[in-house]
Amino acid sequence: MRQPSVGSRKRVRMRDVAQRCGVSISTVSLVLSGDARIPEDTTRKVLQTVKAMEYRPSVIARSLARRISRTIGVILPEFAFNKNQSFYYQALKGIHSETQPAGFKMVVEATTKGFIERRFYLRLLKEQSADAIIFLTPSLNDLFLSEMGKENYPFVLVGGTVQDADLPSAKGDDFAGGFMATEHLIKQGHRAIGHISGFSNYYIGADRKRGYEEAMKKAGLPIGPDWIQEGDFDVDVSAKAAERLVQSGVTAIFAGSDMMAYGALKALHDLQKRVPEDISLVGMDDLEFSANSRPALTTVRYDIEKISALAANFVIKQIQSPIIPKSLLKDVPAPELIVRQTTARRGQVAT
Amino acid sequence: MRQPSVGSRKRVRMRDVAQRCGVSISTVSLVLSGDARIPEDTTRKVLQTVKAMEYRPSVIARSLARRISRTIGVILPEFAFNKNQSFYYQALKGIHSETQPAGFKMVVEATTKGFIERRFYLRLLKEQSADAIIFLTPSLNDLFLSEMGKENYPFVLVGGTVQDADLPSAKGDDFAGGFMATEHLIKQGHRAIGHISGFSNYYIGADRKRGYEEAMKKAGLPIGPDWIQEGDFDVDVSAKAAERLVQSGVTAIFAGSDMMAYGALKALHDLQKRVPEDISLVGMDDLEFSANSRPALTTVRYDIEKISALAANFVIKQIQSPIIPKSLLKDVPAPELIVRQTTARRGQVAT
DNA sequence: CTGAAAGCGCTTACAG
DNA sequence: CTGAAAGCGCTTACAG
Repeated sequence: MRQPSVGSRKRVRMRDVAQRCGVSISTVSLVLSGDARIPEDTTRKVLQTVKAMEYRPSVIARSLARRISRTIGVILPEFAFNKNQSFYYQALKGIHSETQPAGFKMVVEATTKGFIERRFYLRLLKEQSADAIIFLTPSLNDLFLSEMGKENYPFVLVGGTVQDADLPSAKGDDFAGGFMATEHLIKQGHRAIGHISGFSNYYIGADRKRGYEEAMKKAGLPIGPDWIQEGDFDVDVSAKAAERLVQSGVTAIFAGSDMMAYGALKALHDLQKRVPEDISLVGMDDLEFSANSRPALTTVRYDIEKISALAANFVIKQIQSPIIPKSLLKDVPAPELIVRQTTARRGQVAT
Repeated sequence: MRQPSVGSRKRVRMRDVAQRCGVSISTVSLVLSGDARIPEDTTRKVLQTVKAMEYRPSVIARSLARRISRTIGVILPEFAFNKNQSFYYQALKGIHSETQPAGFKMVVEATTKGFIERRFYLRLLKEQSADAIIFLTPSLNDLFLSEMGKENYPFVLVGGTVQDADLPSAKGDDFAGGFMATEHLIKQGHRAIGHISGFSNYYIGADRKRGYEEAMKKAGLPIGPDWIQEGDFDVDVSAKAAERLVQSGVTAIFAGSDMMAYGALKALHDLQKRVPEDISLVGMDDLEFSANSRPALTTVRYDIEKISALAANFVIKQIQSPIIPKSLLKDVPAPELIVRQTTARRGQVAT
């Protein structure tokens, strides 16, 4: 008999426990999947042996036979490891809160140029290493995603969608959020309000900006030529954007994300502008840190964590039954204004 | 012939392309794994058919046959989704930067009580859904990890290790870092220096504290009875800790992590203490945000991203050849003091 | 209630 | 250079 060398792994297989138990391999399999047909004493006997032999079923073999991997693929946009880190980590947290209890593994990938062109996201599905895919904040240009609508794989978009495509998507109301944030500033008496915008080819960037524009329009306020500055969801780019906004004479700024607001805060500080005394600032997302920074950031809560959890839940249900209605995705938290320390009535605070 | 219903998935198998090509399935398999024995024209023909039929090999079937899954499991400590988020996201970034190019999937799990007791981390390995495991910042009490030393699975600990066990582990020099941070404060003329400590059952918490104590001792400085306060790696807990430190008359604080330093910054601000004029503060980790916050945080760079990447690289090599020397893990970045805006010479700045 | 057998879709010696 | 065959470790109708 071959002795396994010290420390080498010899795998106990289902066949081994069947033999030891004196039952067939099918019986063991049925017991393990909790089939009601097997009487209790057989069940107990098998279970005992499983324990005694420390048998671990191979999920790989099971996946092959069952044709499911019990894994969910999460695709981050390519900048997710560099920009808006908290936002995406929060999203992972939300997804994990659903996948873990449901017994799904979560594999996380980030898009890269090659990744997209070569349809790597699709490979996860087609090569069967994932049962479903969650696509975080796709770009409006990610037209290839429309293909997904035709293939009937379980998938969902989070925090965005693709132009002219009716794909399952869980997202907050960015337009309303942007509107709310701007309106708050207007109510505080500000008239010259600037905006630091995120990528306009991302729903989250474009619609928050639309919200800003609409609020200004509704209040009969003109938007100065330099009042909208690209922030690229980036702290440093946003800092520069804020500098330009200050030069253009704005008294308040709506940054399209908390991260960009942090950038503005930094620039404002370095320019010796006091917040909110000299300039009011509101962000959007309500990242965890925004309540803890000083001054604490006035912002609009987006709750990417809950939204992501919702999406994960949807996709898990979809795996179990393919005809889950998209309406499940409608139950998304509404944006909510959180007033903290970076906004004040215009001119109310002494200079 | 059965027509697939609209939108249903009919899988193209290797057998199908073999048939279409008029070769055997083994030939296709060999071509796909780049075997040199197959002549070029056969190779070309097969590859063309693969493309034409949009054949996608099943990674599941391949995993079963090859007995590897090309997946790496990443285990986060249970609080990782709530505390020190940037730290762990940074770690994921580092790991992903190695796994993605090497063609490994990254599955991320978080420990929970049940997870540990039921050896879920081991299941990833034993059930073959992961080829290796990366354990992020284990607790010194995670004694079960010592078992891992006996089983010869590829694995590595990051940012910590287990008591009395010689396990492969990649970590920065926390002791030196804590020492450095404290020494910097001492050189600035501070004598009453407090410490906000992380969990003492985590290497990162315990050793940074030791570094602080040693620096004080070396300088002949006594440590007041209330000068060490638990911060639990938590922003709010650290804020309270900072309050107590202020009461105890300290003029400088070394926080055992940037996150805890942010908590202190918040409390100091709310107590109307100016940083660094009234109190100097240094953190440790150098999270991305620390350069961008205002005042920008003086800290010690730990570079969890690079350390994690190193660990991932180690484990990937280990999968390929089991006898990779642990010494590879020694090439870890040394801690580095980054002086920014939260520290100043004691009494130098006017009150 | 339980077993024998086919099948999931690959890989890999082994012949030839 | 290439094919037939066994094997990876399960699941699941189908008989009995």
